[in-house]
Amino acid sequence: MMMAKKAVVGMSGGVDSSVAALLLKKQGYDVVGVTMQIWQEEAPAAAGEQGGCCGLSAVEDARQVAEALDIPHYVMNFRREFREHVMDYFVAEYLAGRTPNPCIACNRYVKWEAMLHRSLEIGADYIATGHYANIVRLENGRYAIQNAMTAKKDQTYALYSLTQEQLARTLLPVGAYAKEEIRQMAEEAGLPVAHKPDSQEICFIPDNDYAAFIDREVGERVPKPGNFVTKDGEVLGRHLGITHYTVGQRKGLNLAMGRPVFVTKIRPETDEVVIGEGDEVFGDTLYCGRINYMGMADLKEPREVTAKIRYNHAGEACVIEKAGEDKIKCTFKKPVRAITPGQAVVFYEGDYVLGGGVIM
RNA sequence: UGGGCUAUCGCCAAGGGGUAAGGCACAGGACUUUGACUCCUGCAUUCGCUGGUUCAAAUCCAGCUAGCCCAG
Repeated sequence: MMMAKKAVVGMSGGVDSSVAALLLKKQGYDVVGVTMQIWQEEAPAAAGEQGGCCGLSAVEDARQVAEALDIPHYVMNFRREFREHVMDYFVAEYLAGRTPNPCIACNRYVKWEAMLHRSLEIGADYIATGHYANIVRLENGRYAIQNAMTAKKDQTYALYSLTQEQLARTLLPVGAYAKEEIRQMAEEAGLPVAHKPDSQEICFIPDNDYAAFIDREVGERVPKPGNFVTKDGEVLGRHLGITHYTVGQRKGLNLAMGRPVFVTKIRPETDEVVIGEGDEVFGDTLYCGRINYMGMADLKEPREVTAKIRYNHAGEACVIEKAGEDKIKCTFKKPVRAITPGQAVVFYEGDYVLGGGVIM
């Protein structure tokens, strides 16, 4: 008789990861629930009704679900990893004039790297999460994240940076279902979190004022106010400091130009924020670095793919080609809006991820 | 301080006797496991001030105040 495979499920206390645990148990895995302790203060405050992938109520909700499913539940402390790879990275990127995606960093370094290592230490064969995506084995032998076709929520973009080793040990049980079905399963199983709202915003910045968060983090080193300028150098006004802005932004500029204007570029060296017209925020070329190859092992020849330049981007046809050791040039068929340094660009072929990188 | 012009929402700006357009900005909401974008809603009982004419004035008249241009 075979020993059941052991799967550690990252339980956030939300519906998705709760049902993930439920499904794995039904499939015969030896399921262990784990909730990551990441940014919260010691006392799980009462303000947790927000829900979320890492909300304040995470531990308690997850514990209740684990109890309902009759599976063991542990808390793993990843504060150090989260601090370093998510919060510090987030702040450093903004200070450098870029716009980070903390969820991607969290997935890569905390949810997978840290949680997988520690799960393996306690004898797990797999880790699992509640992401809406599938993992496929391609003909070339490589693992790739595949869009969950039946799901309204596709989360492949946020998972592009997972390595082959991580993918080989990952299970994404909810990827085979639609969100509505997941909620229904939670309901039928009597899970207390069946109607918990979806998470949103940045989990470690509950008030959503990320600029104020950066101010608190860096204190004196906070970027000073500077000038809004046109691409020709004309000064249009003063801004609050480069950390308050991102490429493509319109609101909050306090610039009454008579027509909508947008941020087209951020210059950390001079603390300038460049302002342009609506059409100036479109571009057809980008370079990216920090490449992760997923569905493709490398990029020898130029290749026609679909690229997404942000979460919720429909994707645009483009040609990618190597432009250096860790550098890919991406040329779009049609201009895309707001190519933003610091954001991830993810390459797709069909419905699976070939790889991706960080926009330079 | 001689002559001319202009004063309408935070910015720009319609309206020229019949009871305050619009754009931008701003605020709130929707959307969203990142930042953005987008969408929806709201936003001058009042037209530099004071009087006058009129059933009725931001709109006509007078004076005042402020700013701009030309002359000196």
